[in-house]
Amino acid sequence: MKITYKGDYALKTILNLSLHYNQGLVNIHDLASSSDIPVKFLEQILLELKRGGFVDSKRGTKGGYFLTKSPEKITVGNIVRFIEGPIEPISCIGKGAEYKGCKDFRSCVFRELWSSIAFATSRIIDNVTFEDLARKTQTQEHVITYQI
Amino acid sequence: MKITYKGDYALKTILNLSLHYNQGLVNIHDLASSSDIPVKFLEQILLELKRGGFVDSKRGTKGGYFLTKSPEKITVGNIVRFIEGPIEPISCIGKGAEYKGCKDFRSCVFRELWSSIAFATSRIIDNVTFEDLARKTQTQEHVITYQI
DNA sequence: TTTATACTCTACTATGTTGATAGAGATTAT
DNA sequence: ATAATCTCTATCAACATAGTAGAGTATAAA
Repeated sequence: MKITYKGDYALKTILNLSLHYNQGLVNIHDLASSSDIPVKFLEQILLELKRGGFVDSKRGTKGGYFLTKSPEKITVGNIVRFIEGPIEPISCIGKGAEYKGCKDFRSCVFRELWSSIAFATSRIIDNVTFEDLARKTQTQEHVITYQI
Repeated sequence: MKITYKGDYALKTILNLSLHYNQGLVNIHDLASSSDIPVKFLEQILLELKRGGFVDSKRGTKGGYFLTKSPEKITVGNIVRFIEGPIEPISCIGKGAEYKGCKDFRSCVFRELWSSIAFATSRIIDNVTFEDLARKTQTQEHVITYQI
């Protein structure tokens, strides 16, 4: 698995919206500037996240974006899988497998290894919700405030 | 981390050479055909593995390639890191970090997650040697022989 | 009802990576 | 000598990524 800019931007944006959950809409300019994301690129990402059912939006003046569900119900894994695709390090198993390098994947001794990695990775990203991250962000900001 | 064709070919080739360890040289055509790898592509990979100190070669008639050290001293992690680079899912930390999306990486709540994934992945690939894989390959072939 | 604001959608493009292929050169066993 | 085999550099097509452009649609407020 690899996290691209697109995936990173999506995660940051969902986190940002989590910090404003139940506090009204956030417009794209605020989302973009606070995470340093090109507006027109973020547009596409938000559209995708909307189609994925993670966010919804309202048009017009005072429009903006908002989460469709509570941050505690969205995991990092949900977003990563949706934006980046399956988390396996090489796509050589199952329907839609892209990798064609194995004559007979059943006899591949590496396959088990890639599965282990996929499993371990899943366990990590599927067990962190955006509520966890939001809480952590707020704590960190608090600490920084006191330390400076 | 993502395993490319190049990385997969490198792993298969090292495994192949492990199966012939202490049994003389193996020429590139045998290596290529037994793993279904384009010869000219494998040429470059073997050259790279040679520069990495994993294999050595002998030219001329009856030339070929061979491992420079025992399969038990080479891990999957060694090859993956050498061919694919660092195993982290996103390169945002340390010197040479390619990802420039964070104003201040210290306050990034995702960073810890990526570190966990890198750590878990490392633990898996750094604990499997090519001797393990060679033994497993031989066992599997034995099983298949009896099952068919 | 007009206007400004903000989201929607499709198309396009520059850049880099990947997975090769090509061909000339160097070395060695026979 | 010569055939086999490894060495090295250059080139290339296809694809993915990251971003830009521009026209269209909906809504709040004056």
